[in-house]
Amino acid sequence: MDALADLNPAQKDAVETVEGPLLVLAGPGSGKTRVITHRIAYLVQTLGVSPRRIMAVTFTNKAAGEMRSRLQAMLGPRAAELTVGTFHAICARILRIEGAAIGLDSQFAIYDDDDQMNVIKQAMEQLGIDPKRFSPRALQSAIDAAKSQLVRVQDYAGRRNNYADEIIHRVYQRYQEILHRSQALDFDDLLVRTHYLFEEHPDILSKYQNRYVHVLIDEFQDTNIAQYSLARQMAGKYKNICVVGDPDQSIYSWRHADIRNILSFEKDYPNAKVVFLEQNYRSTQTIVEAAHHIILPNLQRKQYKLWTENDKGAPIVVAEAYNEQEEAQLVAQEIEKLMGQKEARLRDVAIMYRTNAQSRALEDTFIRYGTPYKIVGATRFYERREIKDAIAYLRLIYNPLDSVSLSRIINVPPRGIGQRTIDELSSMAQARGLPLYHALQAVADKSSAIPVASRTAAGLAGFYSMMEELRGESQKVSAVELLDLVLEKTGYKKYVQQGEDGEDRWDNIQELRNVAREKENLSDFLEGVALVSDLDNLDERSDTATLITLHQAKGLEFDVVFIVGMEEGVLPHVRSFDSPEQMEEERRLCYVGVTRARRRLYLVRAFRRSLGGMSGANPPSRFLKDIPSKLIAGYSSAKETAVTAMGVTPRPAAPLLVLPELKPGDSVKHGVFGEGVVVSAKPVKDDKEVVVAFPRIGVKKLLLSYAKLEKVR
DNA sequence: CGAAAGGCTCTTTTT
DNA sequence: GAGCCTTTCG
Repeated sequence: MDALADLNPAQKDAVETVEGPLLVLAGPGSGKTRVITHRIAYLVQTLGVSPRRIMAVTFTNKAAGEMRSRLQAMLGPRAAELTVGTFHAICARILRIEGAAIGLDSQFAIYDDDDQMNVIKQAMEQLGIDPKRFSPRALQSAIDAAKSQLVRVQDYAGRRNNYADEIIHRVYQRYQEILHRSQALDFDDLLVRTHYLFEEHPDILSKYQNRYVHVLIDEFQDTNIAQYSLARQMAGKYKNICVVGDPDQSIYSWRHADIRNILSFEKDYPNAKVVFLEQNYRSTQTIVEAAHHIILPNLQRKQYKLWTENDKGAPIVVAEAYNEQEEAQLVAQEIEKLMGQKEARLRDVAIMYRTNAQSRALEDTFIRYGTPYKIVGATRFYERREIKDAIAYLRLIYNPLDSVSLSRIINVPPRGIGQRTIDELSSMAQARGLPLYHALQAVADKSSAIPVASRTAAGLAGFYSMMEELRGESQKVSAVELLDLVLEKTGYKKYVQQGEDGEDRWDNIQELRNVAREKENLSDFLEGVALVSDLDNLDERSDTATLITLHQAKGLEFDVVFIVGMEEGVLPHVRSFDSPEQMEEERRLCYVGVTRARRRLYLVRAFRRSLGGMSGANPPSRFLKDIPSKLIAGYSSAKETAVTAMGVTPRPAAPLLVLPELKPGDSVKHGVFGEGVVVSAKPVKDDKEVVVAFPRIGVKKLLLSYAKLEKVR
């Protein structure tokens, strides 16, 4: 194949500029992925660069997988020699190999957010810091912020300005001690430790610098300072570093991504070439233009304008629903209509929202409408209790020093080892500077006693010998076999199956088994599950609609996109109201969502919405006002027309609500349950509670102001 | 020790 | 509204 075929001049420029630093500013749908893959193909095929000498860093594992398979198609089996992955995955690999130089066990555990929070709470408890005065979350964020800027505990000492800093420093210090004793690294440690490994061991660094002649970084606008530093280290010798990004799509500042990296790049590499990709091939002209007007008010941006030669396409539909249930119905009905008209396949439809909590109403409604859907995130698979428990057993077997995993499962299923016993054990461990597991061992060996009942001591000994036995087995069997063994021997299988939602939870474990089956050994399996996200498992082949957060939607595209919750307080989120910077990020988030759409875009809002326990009315999102009305269908004249245009029965606003007079025996029609007969109706406050019998569905108690009831003569 | 019930807080986005 | 923590009871 010809790596330069079918590229526009700007894309071609980005592909051919292989020497020296290059910054590619790529708008949405401008063929960014094409540029990256073709650039690699050009290096390998045309210039004869060995794939071993190319590193490409992506934002997610999913993006890495896709890049790899695209390159496989272009280069064949040689693509396997490329280094493609996220910063985290690449660093983990390096640390497994080189960690010894910095006193790191090659079997280190990787702690996720949840584990991290456990350690922070533990550290706070040990230090006698009241979690009500200092929120563990805030401390976690402060520690993450420090790490993402490569600030270690010892570096933090000099930064203390006030009491809060003092607390952060103390927790940070204890936190690292606990991690160290557990031979565990958190996500940010993967980056920080690799950076300092390179800094302190130039011989190791030059090994990698010599190898990687070409370094590519995708989604550069969402990298943090630690990641950028790593990229610079890797590319330190040849300086053939190509970063690709779009400042307008920077939406991860809360994870300490630093948009200033783009400015730093131009400063650090004054001879860097800059290429703009501004032609959009993805969306209709209407969508591109709307996106442009949404992002325009941002002051902190590089001036470049997206344009397209595509058709004008359908107008954008802005619609208002009464509440989130109706919003969901509106979406479901419109999807039905589109399917009926063969406008799109279900897999080409996505519904996007600001917060995961919003998916609930959509899910409920889709189930009732029988609309097949898949949901990304929400209750994430790897955050489910049973999954975390099962993995904790395996992690403990792999690395017995992993105290977070040990504490997690020492009494799951219950084996008479209560909180008091665990506290006793961990204070003994703490006092002697021992890992928790060694304290357990000491008690089990009777070489040391802790003040607990003999029955409890026996429980500890039993648990210890069971774990030792499993550890012995782990050398001989595969990952799946070990998982099965664990589930059986520890009694976890029985425990799950007999517990609440036993069947569902057991199914989840079977799902985990499938993952384990594909892995060679325990180490591979654990590495895999530590760094995966739900998005990585998004199956695009099944013909179902996709429910997804705006953040996760970055990098994806769909024919039809619904963005729901277009309200002040939701998008933009309330938490951004007092910060202009955060408000700009909300705007970018909206921009990302809008530019995911190829052909049709729906912006939907609800007049009322319950957030948490409270229900309230929100004004329309300010972003809606920024879209020129000529791009919108039936909005400017009257709000209700848009709803009607979509074939959904409009509903008057709440204060004007006219409740139908209903009495027992009346026939009514419900938007979801269909036709039914009123059994009883009684007034409640300003409302009416109606009991309706629906054939096949059953008897439902409904509040007249909420239920969508129509009187059928 | 463990299960169940009640009270509290917060509630954005995720490698 | 839900998850997390604490309290209470068996």
